Amino acid sequence: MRKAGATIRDVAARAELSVASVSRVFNGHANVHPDARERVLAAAEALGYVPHAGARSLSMARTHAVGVVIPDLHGEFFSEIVRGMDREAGRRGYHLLLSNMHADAEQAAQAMRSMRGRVDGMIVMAPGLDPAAVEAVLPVGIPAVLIASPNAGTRAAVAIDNRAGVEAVVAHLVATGRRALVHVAGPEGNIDATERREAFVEALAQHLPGRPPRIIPGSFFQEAGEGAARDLLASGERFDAIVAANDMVALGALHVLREAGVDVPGRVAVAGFDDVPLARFLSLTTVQVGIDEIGGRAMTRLFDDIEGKASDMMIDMITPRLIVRATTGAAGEPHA
Amino acid sequence: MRKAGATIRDVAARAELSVASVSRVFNGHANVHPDARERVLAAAEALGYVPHAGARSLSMARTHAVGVVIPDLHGEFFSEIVRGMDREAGRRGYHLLLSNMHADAEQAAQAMRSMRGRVDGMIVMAPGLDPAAVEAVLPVGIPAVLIASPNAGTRAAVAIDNRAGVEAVVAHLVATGRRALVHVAGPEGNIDATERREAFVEALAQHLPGRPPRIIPGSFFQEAGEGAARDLLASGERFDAIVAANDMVALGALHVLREAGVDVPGRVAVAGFDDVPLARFLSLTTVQVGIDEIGGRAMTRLFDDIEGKASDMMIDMITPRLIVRATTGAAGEPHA
DNA sequence: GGCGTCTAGGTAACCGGTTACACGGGGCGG
DNA sequence: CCGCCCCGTGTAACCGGTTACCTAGACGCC
Repeated sequence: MRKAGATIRDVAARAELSVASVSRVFNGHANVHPDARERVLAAAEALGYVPHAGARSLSMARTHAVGVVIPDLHGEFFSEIVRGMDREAGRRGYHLLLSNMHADAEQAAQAMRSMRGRVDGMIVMAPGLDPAAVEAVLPVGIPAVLIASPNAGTRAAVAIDNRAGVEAVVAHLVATGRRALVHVAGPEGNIDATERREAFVEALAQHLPGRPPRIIPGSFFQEAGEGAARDLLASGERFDAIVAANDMVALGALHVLREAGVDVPGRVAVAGFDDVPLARFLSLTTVQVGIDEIGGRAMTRLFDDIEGKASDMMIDMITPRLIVRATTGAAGEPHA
Repeated sequence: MRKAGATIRDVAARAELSVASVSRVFNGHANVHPDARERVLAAAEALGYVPHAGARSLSMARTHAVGVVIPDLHGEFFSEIVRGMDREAGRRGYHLLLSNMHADAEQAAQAMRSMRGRVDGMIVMAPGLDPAAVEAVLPVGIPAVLIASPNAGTRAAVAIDNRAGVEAVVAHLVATGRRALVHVAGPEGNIDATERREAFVEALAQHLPGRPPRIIPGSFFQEAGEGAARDLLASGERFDAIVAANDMVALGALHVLREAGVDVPGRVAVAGFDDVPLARFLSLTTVQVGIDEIGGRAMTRLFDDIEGKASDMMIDMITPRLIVRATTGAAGEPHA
């Protein structure tokens, strides 16, 4: 019963060769006699030798891992973005070192620091933190790509063109006869939420000049949509379309409206943002951003950095696409 | 502009102390004079020193990371299980090293091997591989916990009590008047799918003796449910309940039934398995297994192993709970 | 035969930390 | 005054690999 892994020296001893030869065999180097290679392989097999990745990393200054720091996202967004990263990373033989950044910034900083020496690069999604804070905490000299983070332009980043997305939604709603649009906003201080809110105001000014924008503060969770819809119904306010900060919010609103017997899309249209898989399933009109693509693109960009192919592109802006589904069909009478 | 991280020796030099003292400061050891501590901290600050986790791991034989190997799961299941693990790991200051095990077993083996020296333990979810294969590929002497994997009983594991879950569903359906139950099975060779299928047969024999079980082969994806429902409708076969292999399949079936104008639950009841967040949203009757709990429990169990608290419990069986929602209400006439 | 070249393989330094052990000096009891 | 102990600190070995550099022998050529 062997305790724990055999080392390269054990293998060398058994094969009656030096560690250098063993190392060469395992790294597929040229100058090794076939007989020697044979002996090494046999010895390794007998000992159940598996190279120690940690030691290898240390001496090669290459870990073949990338750190991923993301906030505690709700279900589908999380899995999609991680899937996108993993697909791209796997393609190049890299692992993902995951660290959810729950709660406070101090803990996040800790997590990020502790990645030095463990990863070759990092992908950071910190929609709440300001760029200086992130910059300060990133270990020196480590390539990093930001996702959906406020950005001073000094770091490579992947971002969603929120403006274009919201503009498309509003244009679509107005074109299909809606006039009283309500925006349920995302969390305060979140960059995407902020951009979407601002874009809503601008789009409204452009498409329905003179109408004051109606905005209800919320979050990125279902509950925000439910609450907003309930409040709207209770207030008796007149509205015929809800532009939600994201899909979960839209679905929450949709749920409440339907329960209350409001005809969607007849009386009220509902649109989301993100196009989580669930949205298609529930026929929600939304803005497709290709969540997995965000992850994939960030990873690709990071590899360019890691491999020194300095790319001139600092911000990779993802252009979203409006997907019209059943929740924004033809309008009937607006909801009283 | 510093190139890359300063080392402990740089800090030692600047503080005019030895590396040992610096190390002691950073590890909070006792015997360091306050003045010395001060100097070390100042030097580290000035140099932007961050300890190199990789090097530390090597010398301490402790990585503070656990490897997670899971198949390419569909959305919510993936994120929930990872969330559960991450929560528990984060609590103890561990990171997750993720490796999706796509496609072939050889690649999976490669991924698992390459984790030696990178992690202190592993959580492996391989519902398709047989126990011997997994055992063979696990690096020697590394603690590991299996999830939803066939298991010779030689490894710690977390498993779902599929039998109890299916039994509860069938009992509930029969009690509410259903008589012609159809099971849409999961993927061939998957342990959970197999157990659920077998349990369906047993439960049927017990609750409705004499009725031959009706089983449609499928997968764990929505499409399987859609296909099965379509076939059932097309065949004109008489059925009044669908017991799906999991929630996604149930939702697929539900979708097709509703589109076809079949009253659910009036004519046909639909039940799933897993209770993904989405299920609650769509009022699907299902069996709640607490997906995140599976991840959390596996992690907890792994830590026991890592810390040498040998637990006698080899298999941690998760008892599921039937959640009755709208898709299995009172029965009307069965679907013709 | 002498010498340059090429090949296979060995030696030891190095990656960046941790830590066992050694050491010097101050305080204290006898 | 001496021996002992404790405290703060330094030295160097070690974790498990990689690899620059060196060596020994085989071979070919003049």
